[in-house]
Amino acid sequence: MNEVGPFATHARGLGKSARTRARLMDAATSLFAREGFEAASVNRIAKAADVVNGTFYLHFKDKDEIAAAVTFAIAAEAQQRIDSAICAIEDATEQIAAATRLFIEFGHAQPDWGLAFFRAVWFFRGLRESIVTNLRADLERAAAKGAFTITVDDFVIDMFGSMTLAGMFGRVQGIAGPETGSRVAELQLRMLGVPSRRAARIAQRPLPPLGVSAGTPARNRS
Amino acid sequence: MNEVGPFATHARGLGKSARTRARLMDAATSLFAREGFEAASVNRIAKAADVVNGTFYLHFKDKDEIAAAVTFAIAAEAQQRIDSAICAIEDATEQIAAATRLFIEFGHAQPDWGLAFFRAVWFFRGLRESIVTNLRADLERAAAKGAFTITVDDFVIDMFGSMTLAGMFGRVQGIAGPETGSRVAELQLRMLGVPSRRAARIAQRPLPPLGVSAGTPARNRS
Amino acid sequence: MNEVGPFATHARGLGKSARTRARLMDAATSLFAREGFEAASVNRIAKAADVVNGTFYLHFKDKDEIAAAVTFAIAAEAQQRIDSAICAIEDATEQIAAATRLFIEFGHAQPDWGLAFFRAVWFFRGLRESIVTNLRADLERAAAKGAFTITVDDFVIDMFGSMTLAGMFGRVQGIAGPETGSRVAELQLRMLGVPSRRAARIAQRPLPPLGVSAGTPARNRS
Amino acid sequence: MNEVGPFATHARGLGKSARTRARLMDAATSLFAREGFEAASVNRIAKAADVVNGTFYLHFKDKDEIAAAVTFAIAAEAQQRIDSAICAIEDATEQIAAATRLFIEFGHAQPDWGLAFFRAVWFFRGLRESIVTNLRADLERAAAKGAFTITVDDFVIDMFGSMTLAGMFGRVQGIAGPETGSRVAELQLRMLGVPSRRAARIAQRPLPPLGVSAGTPARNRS
DNA sequence: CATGAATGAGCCTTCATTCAT
DNA sequence: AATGAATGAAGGCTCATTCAT
Repeated sequence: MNEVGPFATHARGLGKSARTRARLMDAATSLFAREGFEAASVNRIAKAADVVNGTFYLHFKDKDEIAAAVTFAIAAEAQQRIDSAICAIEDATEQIAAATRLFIEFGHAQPDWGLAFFRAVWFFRGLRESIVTNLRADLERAAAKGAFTITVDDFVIDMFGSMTLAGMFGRVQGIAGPETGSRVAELQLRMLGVPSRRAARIAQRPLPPLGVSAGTPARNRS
Repeated sequence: MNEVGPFATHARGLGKSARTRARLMDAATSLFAREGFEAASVNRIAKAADVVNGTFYLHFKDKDEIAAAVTFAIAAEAQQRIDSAICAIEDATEQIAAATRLFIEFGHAQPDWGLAFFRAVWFFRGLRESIVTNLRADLERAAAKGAFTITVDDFVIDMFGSMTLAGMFGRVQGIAGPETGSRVAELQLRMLGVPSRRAARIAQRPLPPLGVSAGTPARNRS
Repeated sequence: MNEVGPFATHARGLGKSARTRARLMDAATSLFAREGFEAASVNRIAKAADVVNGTFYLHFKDKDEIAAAVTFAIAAEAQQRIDSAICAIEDATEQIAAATRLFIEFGHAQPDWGLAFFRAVWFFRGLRESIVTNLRADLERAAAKGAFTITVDDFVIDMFGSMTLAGMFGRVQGIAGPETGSRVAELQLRMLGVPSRRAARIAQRPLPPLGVSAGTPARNRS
Repeated sequence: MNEVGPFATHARGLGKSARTRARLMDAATSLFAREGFEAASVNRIAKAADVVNGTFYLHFKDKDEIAAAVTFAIAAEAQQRIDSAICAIEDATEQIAAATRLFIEFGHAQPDWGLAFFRAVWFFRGLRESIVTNLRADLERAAAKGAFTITVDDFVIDMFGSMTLAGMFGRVQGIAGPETGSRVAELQLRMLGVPSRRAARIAQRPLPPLGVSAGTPARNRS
C-alpha cells in the first residue's frame, strides 16, 4: 500500500494528478506481474494505489489503457537505459551482447517490471513489433560488419528475442542465476555464427552499469 | 458449433458420455487457443460444445481440470506421434532436429492444439518440466556422441525449448512459412556447436511423416 | 456408504425395491441430521445410498417426500417403542415421566434419528400437531387423576413438549449427560404441580428398556 | 419492496451507505423470518431491498455476515430495551418474570425480528451462549435470595430458555394469545419452585412498557 | 427396476464501469 | 480532482428434476 514504486518516484515533483496516476501505474504493474493481466481487477489496482475505484477512470479509460501505458513506459525506460549504457561500446557485436545482458539485468533488478513486460509481450502485438524493429537495427549493424555467418531476417530476430525473453523470465523467477545474461548472450552469438571462443569472451566482458532512469514522463491523456 | 474436432473424432465409437466429454474438450481447446485460458469461460465452452452449462460439471470438476485434461492429451499425442515418427532415425542429432521440425509441423497441422499447447506452457509448470525432461534425454544422447561443443544443462535446454516454441508460435500464427521448422532446427544446432554446414544439411533432411494419432483415450474421472 | 442403517436393517428380508428405498431413507436421515434439510441434496443422498441420482425419483417424488417419509417413520418408531415400553407402568404420572426419558434416550441411542426428528419438528407443522395429540392423551389421563395443580391445555402441552425436545437436543449434541432425561422429567412434573419430592422420586425410577423396533414397514407409494 | 423497516427507520438521518445497508438488513430480516436462513438468497434479499445483487456485496461479505449483523442487532436491541424496562423492578424473581414476558412481547410487536431471532438461535452457537450468560446472571441473583427450591445450573437455564423461546414462537406465529407471556413466566416459576400462588401472582403483575429503541447503530465494516 | 447423462434455473460472487456528490 | 455508492452483466458452480436407454 505504501511503498513508493518506480513510477511514483519519477513523479515526485509533479502535480497531484500525475502523482496519483503514477501510483496507479505502480500498483497495476505490481498486480500484472504477480497475477497476470486478467486477474488484476480495477478495484484492486485502485485499492493498491490507495485511491477509490472511481478515481481510476479519471486517469485511464479502462484496464487496457493502463496496461498499455505501463507497458509503454517500461519498454521506453528499458530501452533508454540500455541504450545509454551501451552507447559507449564500440564493437557492434559487443553492443548486442551487452544489450541482452542488460535487459535481463533490468528485469532482475525490478522483477515487477520484468514480469509485467514479459506478460505484455504476449498481449500487445505492437510491443513485439517495436522490439523487433530495435533488434533489427542492432543486428544488422553487426551483420554489416561481417560478424555473423547467417543472414539476419525477421525470423532470426524472433529467435534471438525469444532467447532473451526466456532468459529474463528464468532470471526473474529466480530459477536462473546471475550468469544468465552471459550465457544467453553467448548462445545467441554462437547461433549467429560468432566463433565459440569469441562468443564466450564477448559474453563475459565487463558490463557497463545500467544507470538510472532519465525519467519516464507520465503522460496524461490529451 | 458443429464441426467435429479431433477429440470428438477419437471418441466416435465410444459411449455417449465419452463423446460429450470429447466435444467439451474440443470446444475448450479451441477457446483456449483463440482467447487464452482465462478468457474462456465455462459457459462459453459448454455453449460451443452444444451442451448446457450444467453438463460441463458432469465431466470436469472445473476449468482447471479440463485445461489439464486437454493439455495432457495434446502433449501425449504430440509426443507419441513425434516419437514414433523419429524412432527410425538413427543419428541422435538428426533425431533432435526432426523432433523440433515435427513439433512445429504438429502445431501447424492443428492450430488449435498448437496454440493451446503454447498457452499451457506458461500455465502449467508441470508441463514445462515434463518437456524439459524429454528434451534432456534426447540432447544428452547427442551430447554423449560428441555432437556439441557445449555442455547440455537445464539452461541450455530452456533456450532450446524456447526456440522451438517460438518457432511453433510464429508458424501457427501464420507469420512464418513452411521452412520455419528447418530454420529453427538449424539455429538450434548452430547454437549447440554443430558446424554450420552440417547444421544446415541436417535441418534440410527429408522429414518422416507425422503419422496419424494412435488414439488419445478420453479418460474419464475415477 | 456401506454401513447398514436402521431402515435397511428393517428391510432385510423384503424385495429389492424396498431395500433400495430403505437405503435411501437411511442416507437421507443421516444427511438431514448432519447438515440439515436444505443442505442435503438429492444427488448426495443418492450417492450415500449407493444408487444413481435417477433412482431416487423411482422411490420418492421429491425431497419433501423423502423427508416426510423419514420423519413419519422415525416418529412412528419412536412412539411405538416408547408406548410398548411404558404400557406396563400403571401410574399415569410415572408413564409421562418415563415417556419423556425414553424419548430422550431414543434420540441419544440413534443420534441421526434424534437430530433428524428435531429438525423435522420445525419443518413439518403436522408433526408438531401429532406430537401434541399424543401428549395430550397422556397428560389428560394424569390430570384426570388429580396429579397436577394446573389445567392441561394446548399451551401447557407446548411447553412440556419444548422441554422434552430441548433436553433431547442437548443430549444428542453431547452437551448433556445421561441424567438429562431424569432432570427434564423432574422439571416438567414440578412445572405441572407435582410436589418436588414426588417429582424427584418419579424422575429417578428405574426405566423400562426401550426394546427393539417391531419393524417400520417401508411403505411404497400406492 | 417499499415499506420502511425498523433498521431503515433507525438509519433515517444517516448517510446513503448506512441507509442502503439498513434496507438490506430489513429485507434480510424479513426473509430470514419468513423462509429461514438457507432459503433466503442474496439475490432475493437484494431485490427486496430494491438494490441490484452486486450492491449487496458492497455492504456485506456474504450471507453469513448479514445474518450475523441482523442477529446481533436484534439481540442487542431486545436486551437493551428489556433491560431498561425491568431495571426499575426491585424483586429479582419479578424481574425474571417480566423479562420473559417482555421478550415475548418484543417478538410479537415485531414478528420479523422475533422469528429471525428464533431462527438465529439454532444457527449461531454464540447467540445461545450469550443468552445463557445473561439468563444465568438473572436467575442466580434470584436463587441467591432463596427464591427457588432448585439449584440453577446450565441445564436448568437451558430448559428455562427453551420455554421462553417456545412461548415467543407460538405468540409470533399467532397460535398463542396475549396471555402467553404470563403463562410462560408462571410455568417457569413453578418449575423453579416458586409456590403456585406466588408464581401466578407475579406472572400477572402489570408489565412495564417495552419502551422504544435507543437506536441500533448500523455499524459499518472497518 | 435401475441407470446415468442431460437439463436449465438459480445461487454466490466479482467485475468493469458510471455518476451524483 | 477525487469520492464511493451503485450498477448490471457475467462468471463459476450446484441443484432438483427428467428421460432415453
